Amino acid sequence: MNRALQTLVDRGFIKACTDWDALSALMDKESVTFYVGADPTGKSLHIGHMVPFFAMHHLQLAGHNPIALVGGGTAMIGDPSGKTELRKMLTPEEVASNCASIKEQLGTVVDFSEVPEPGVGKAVMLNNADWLTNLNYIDFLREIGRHFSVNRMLTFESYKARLERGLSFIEFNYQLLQSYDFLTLYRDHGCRLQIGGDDQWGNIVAGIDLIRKTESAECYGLTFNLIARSDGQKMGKSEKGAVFLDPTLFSPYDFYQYWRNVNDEDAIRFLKLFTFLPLDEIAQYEKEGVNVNDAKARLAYEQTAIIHGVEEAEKARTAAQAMFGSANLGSEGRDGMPTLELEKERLEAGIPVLELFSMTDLAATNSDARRLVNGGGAWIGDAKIGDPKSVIDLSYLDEFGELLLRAGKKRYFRVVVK
RNA sequence: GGAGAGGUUCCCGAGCGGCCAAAGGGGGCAGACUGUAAAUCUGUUGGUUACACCUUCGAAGGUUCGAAUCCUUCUCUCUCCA
Repeated sequence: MNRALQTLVDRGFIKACTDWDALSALMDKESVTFYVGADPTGKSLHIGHMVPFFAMHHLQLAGHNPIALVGGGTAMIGDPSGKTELRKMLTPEEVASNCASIKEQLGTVVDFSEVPEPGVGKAVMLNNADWLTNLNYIDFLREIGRHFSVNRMLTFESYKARLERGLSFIEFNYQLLQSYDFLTLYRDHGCRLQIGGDDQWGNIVAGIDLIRKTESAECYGLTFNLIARSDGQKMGKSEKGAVFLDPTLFSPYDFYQYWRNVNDEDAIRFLKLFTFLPLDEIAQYEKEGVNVNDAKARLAYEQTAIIHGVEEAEKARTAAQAMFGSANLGSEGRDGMPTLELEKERLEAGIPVLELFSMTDLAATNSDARRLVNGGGAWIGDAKIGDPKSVIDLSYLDEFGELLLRAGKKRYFRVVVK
């Protein structure tokens, strides 16, 4: 099998391919242009969206040319695949602004530079709004719509599920538009391969069929396993909500912690999928007697470095080591921690604990803080706060002149007095 | 267009005149146990100047001493028929 293809198989990406032999042969022969679609439904991607783009990274390194297609046009519609409800429609302005931030985020794993390194594929980003928004309805039906059989579409799992609950006509069109995307990319950019999540299988196959009918050309599809955590939780969801890539929505420290806390069974699998470490290096962590926690720490570091940069990864790691390791909470460990600044006068006058905690992310409201204190989970430095009426003043400052608030064992917040 | 069913707290889902800030489950948070894991057990889960008060049961009115519960209008969703 083709080397690049084999890499994806070995790292655990692949679920299915429309034609292994033909695709492998094609990739051996030439640089293949391929694409992945991303829907700009939010202002930030979360890690669950990233799987196809990590795969894109590997293929790009092998010399194939990625197209990251932002669905500025299709986002106006909504894909019924995998959804149980009609998703809300976005305004054109929202879509445009989302597209811009998504491009930036994808830059962390895909190299969009004008002149890539020798041997590395050339990547571009396109937006299907460019060809979808001005489509003429009648022309579209005559050229594209006639190739689609409703009977066939209804047999697709993604539509079947929705028929139970109701499926609007607008969503029913999604497959046609995505197929048209593939056709357009084939015509204008010579794109031969579409990759995507397993939920996209139906849409990808439909696109391949359309190209075969209209252009008499053979294109290919490759789908990835939907990555789920071993506890059944959806990837990218955490108690804090979705694990967004945008540091203002999900801090690099929390991001690091998310990976540091994955289940034992997921550690190796995720190292293969979500880092660029060579497989033989990952294999070291699978050996007998190796502490799983080392693998998790490596995973957290590598993943944070990819998304947020080496500097943030270092900070998050140092902070984590300081807090959970044997080392005392040195000042250098605190940089990566979420921080709040507080005027010295306010502390001098004394602040009720509940108010102090609710000012941080540790508690949402005073009531929330009260529950935390009553439950015995509220700490300042080494002192457990057991009385909700406690007032915090200068005497609580530690040797660094700061307050280190803690909720439970894992959630820290640093208060700097100025 | 016609007939019916329904919109309850983060989610699912009970409640159908006062004992309802609203059962139960899920999820979340905290405690115990641990390895910053999983599983398990316990507590907690609208807000506040907290043994009380305030705001919540699709929206707006109304009936009642008293409404998530009854009436009216509006709105949205689903099912069946055309």
